Amino acid sequence: MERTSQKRLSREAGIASAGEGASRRGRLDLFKFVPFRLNRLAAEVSMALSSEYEARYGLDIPEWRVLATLGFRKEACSAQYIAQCTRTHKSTISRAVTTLLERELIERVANTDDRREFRLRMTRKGKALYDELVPRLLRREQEILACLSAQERRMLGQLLGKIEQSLDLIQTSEEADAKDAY
Amino acid sequence: MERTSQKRLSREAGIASAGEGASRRGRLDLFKFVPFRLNRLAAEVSMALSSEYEARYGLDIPEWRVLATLGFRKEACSAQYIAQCTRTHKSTISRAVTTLLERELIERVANTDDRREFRLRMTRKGKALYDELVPRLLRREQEILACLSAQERRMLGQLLGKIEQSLDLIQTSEEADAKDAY
DNA sequence: ATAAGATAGTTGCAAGTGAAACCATTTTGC
DNA sequence: GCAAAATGGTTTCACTTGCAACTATCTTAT
Repeated sequence: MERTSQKRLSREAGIASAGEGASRRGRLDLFKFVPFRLNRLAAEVSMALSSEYEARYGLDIPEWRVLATLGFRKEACSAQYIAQCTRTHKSTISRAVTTLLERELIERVANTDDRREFRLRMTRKGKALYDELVPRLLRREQEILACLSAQERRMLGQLLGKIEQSLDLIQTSEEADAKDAY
Repeated sequence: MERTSQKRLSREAGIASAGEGASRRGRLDLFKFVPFRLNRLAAEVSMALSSEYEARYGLDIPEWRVLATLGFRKEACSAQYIAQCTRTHKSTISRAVTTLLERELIERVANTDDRREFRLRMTRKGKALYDELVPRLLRREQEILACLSAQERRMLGQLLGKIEQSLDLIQTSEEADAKDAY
């Protein structure tokens, strides 16, 4: 680890005293630029979590997302559904599903109504892994957010929610219903 | 576009009423799980921005990061510095630098003090591109954050800052100095 | 009833990325 | 002063991923 330039680095980095915007006289301060900060933060947080599901359980992110979706919903659901819901490309989900099937963590049930589609659900083995993994991940999340007060955590959630909503990342049931109705 | 499952999807998604945590009776709600939300949000925001630097200027993210770093700092700096500062792998930076050199958007100056290292700086052409690009990106950022009040934007920045700091993503000058001193 | 279009899911291909090996140079330790 | 370790930067390799093409099935329109 070399310190010299690391030191220089942080000279203007400091703690991004956000709110005042990322620009000053036509220059752009990456450290105050929200898209960059989100990217970096997401990458770092992912890294911090991957030691749980990756190193310990041999799952990668797409595989974890499949399990997370199946674990949260009670009924079996389709690959397509998982892809939309996690906003992950369907080919990525397809590969994750293949791996999980091979490891017998999930299983497929043919859908007689529509033979293109398969319903997926966790096997007993998969559920066991899920039950073991979830508390660990939640603990990690709490560790990461430990620097925030309960109030601040709530605030963060709300702010993220607003941005998600404005980016249409999450559809409220009303919106979905509306679109469905017409 | 299939609506049926999309509709189901949002039933429990709703707007993550954060703060109450992502868990309920041993299940984990991805939509309330901060690591997942950050990932998804970062991906989406990146996508929204890429139309600017990618489609319009043929830059990818690493290349943009190099320019952003060079543009913000007044003096020429090394590839290593850029890598640390943007937390991007050095091989990725190396490739981005190669491309930018070919496009003559940046140039290298040999460092006589240490002949392993090269100082990088923008060419006139690079600076011109930068000056054109930055306002566009800032505008996009504002569009994305338009759903937040000034107060909320400030808050978001502070919250991100706290998490960054706790993850050691940003070193304050004091920390850097301290580590340097010993 | 049938052809045209949509949809679920899989797979081949190309591009991007991180890890590790590598080269050249500089620093460290004895 | 010299061998060993460290550092800046490049390159190779393996892997992941997104896109697009493809198959099979279902829906729609005429």
